[in-house]
Order: sequence, then C-alpha cells, then structure tokens
Amino acid sequence: MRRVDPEEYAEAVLALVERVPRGRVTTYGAIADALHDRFGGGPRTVARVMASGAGGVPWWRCVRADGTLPPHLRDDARQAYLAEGTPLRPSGAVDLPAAYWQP
DNA sequence: ATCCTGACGCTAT
DNA sequence: AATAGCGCCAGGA
Repeated sequence: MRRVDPEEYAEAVLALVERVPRGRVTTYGAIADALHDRFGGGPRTVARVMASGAGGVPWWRCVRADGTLPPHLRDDARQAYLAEGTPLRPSGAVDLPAAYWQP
C-alpha cells in the first residue's frame, strides 16, 4: 500500500516528530517503519522531509540510528539536548537506549 | 528517461 | 573506532 501524496506524507512525518516528548528522541528509521505500511518509503524519504520541510518542528529530536546527526546539525542539536536534558553519551551522540521514543 | 545527490541503515573490512 | 560498499527512495537538473 503506498499511495503517496508527498504533502500528506510530510505532514505525517512532521506530526510524529512533534509528538516526541521533551528530552527524548526517535530515529529516521523508526518513523519510516511507522509510516511504511501506509505510504511506503524508507529512512531516506523521512530524511528528505526533514531536510526540506522541517519548519517549526523539534528536528533535533529525530536522529540517526546510532544517535548522531550530520555534522552541520551537531552544534545546534547539542545545545538543544543540553537545554532539555536529553541523555547523551560521552561521544556526544544521544544515548538511544535511554532516550528512545517509539512513535 | 538518465544521472546525481542526500538530515539513512546495515554489514564487512 | 573509522571507512567503504551496497541497498534504498524521491527530487531536481
């Protein structure tokens, strides 16, 4: 089943990201899995939505499967995590087991 | 239609 | 731990 209305898909993704509680995070893959049955698409598709449409959503609460984010977001994300007390690992990545939030 | 690119993920070096 | 290869999906040139 994969009737994709890009706009609708984007909304679904952003909606999920907005639902992530303060101090917790979810992953691209998790979101992709959650929407895959209705829209198809994979982690990259989710990432595309974030890259182009993520206005007004807590984008830093959506991280890669290893708890990191691409270099150009690391700094801002870091501030956000410190600000909202997101569990971090020494490496600077998010402590997924501790902070993971399942959509 | 083809090629390139990217806020991905997993396995193998 | 770091790097590389491959599969994957969708958009833009």
